[in-house]
Amino acid sequence: MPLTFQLQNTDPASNARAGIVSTDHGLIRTPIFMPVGTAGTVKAITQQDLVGDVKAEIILGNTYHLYLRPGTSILREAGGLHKFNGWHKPILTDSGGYQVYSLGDNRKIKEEGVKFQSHVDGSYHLFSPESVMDIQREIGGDIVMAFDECTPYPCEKDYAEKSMHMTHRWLDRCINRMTETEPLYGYHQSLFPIVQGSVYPELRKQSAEYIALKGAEGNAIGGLSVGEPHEDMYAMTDLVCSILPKDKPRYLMGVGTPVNILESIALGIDMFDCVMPTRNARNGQLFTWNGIMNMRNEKWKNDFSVLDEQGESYVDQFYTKAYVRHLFHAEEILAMQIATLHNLNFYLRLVKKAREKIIEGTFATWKNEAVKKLATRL
RNA sequence: GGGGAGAUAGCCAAGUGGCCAACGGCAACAGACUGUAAAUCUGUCCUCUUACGAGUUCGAAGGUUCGAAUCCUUCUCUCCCCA
Repeated sequence: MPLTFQLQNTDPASNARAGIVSTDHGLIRTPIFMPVGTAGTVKAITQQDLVGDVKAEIILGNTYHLYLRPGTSILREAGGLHKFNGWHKPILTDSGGYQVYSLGDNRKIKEEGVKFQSHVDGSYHLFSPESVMDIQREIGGDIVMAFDECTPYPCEKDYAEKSMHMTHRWLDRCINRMTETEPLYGYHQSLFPIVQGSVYPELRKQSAEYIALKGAEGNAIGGLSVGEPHEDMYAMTDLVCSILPKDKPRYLMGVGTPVNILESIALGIDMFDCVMPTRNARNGQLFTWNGIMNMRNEKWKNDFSVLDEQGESYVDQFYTKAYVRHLFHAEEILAMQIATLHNLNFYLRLVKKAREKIIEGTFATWKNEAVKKLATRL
């Protein structure tokens, strides 16, 4: 069944919306945060905790990484990523467009596609819009992303414009390939196109209009949160949201901090993903309603209060700050497991609360209060 | 009792006349992290100072020298081998 989006309510004082995305692997209540599971795993936690404690509704996988390891033949043999990793709710796969950006030294971009040098064994691989769609068929994500170039920041306007047009041409090739091919595992796969255009309003407008015309089941905004000032990120998001169709989910790729997420929800974003809660957790940083804690800091050394008084994860009430600090200093694996569980649980509670407030119609005022504390350094 | 080696900043450790406030590593302290080449990376780390810079260091005391962690003398301590 094609993906559907049911809009439930729009906040009266902002552009925030609450809705329900429906896929063949179940419902996603928006706004939603999607934990990143690049290599087929959300690092440091089990699928059981992802379902039971975090209550994630959809996770990501990555085309480039999964293609290199374990490789598509294994994924096909397994019957797709859901069966391979035991995650039976929706999966979204990123196309490798971000690796075009992040693996800057190991790739060459041409009209045909991108030649990557594998970070695993040094071998060369050409990723084209067509091959990336084929790989995503083999991975079997419910939502598959168009192959794009995520431009860096700063980025010359001239380059951003050329890149944007190439991303648009690549999008058409992605759409054609998806049209020509069938899902391999018996359920529908939705292609989301990606708006580019760096921090240039004219380009963003042009790109959003181009993407909007495609009538995709959902639309994404890429090329942000790559180092540009927050006001640019919000301005571009706001502009693009005003152009993208209202009756389709909008996905802001790679964002972000708790504050970024609430502010972007206010602009009309429905879906988010970011490595921040998982990566920063492994590096000792915990996000809470009262602010941010670096668990390695000396101040927690003999603080035997629970990890997060307001936290809803089982780790929040079970472990103490002093103990978690000890685990980080001792480089114990449990430290990363606890921190990841905490952060993902917090991110999911954050968007859940936002959703409740949107449905109540009180999102904007609540958000303005919440944002004051979220970035505090504890 | 005899012979040998050594004492360097919180720890380990390099340095053996000027380029030394002293390589490295660890620990400690702080920071970064936004579609994951990340259980990673960066900074600080004798004292005072935001910094410039100043002051005091290389077991202790004395000496040689324009100049000493580095050379000499004595002392203290540690380790190893033989009896």
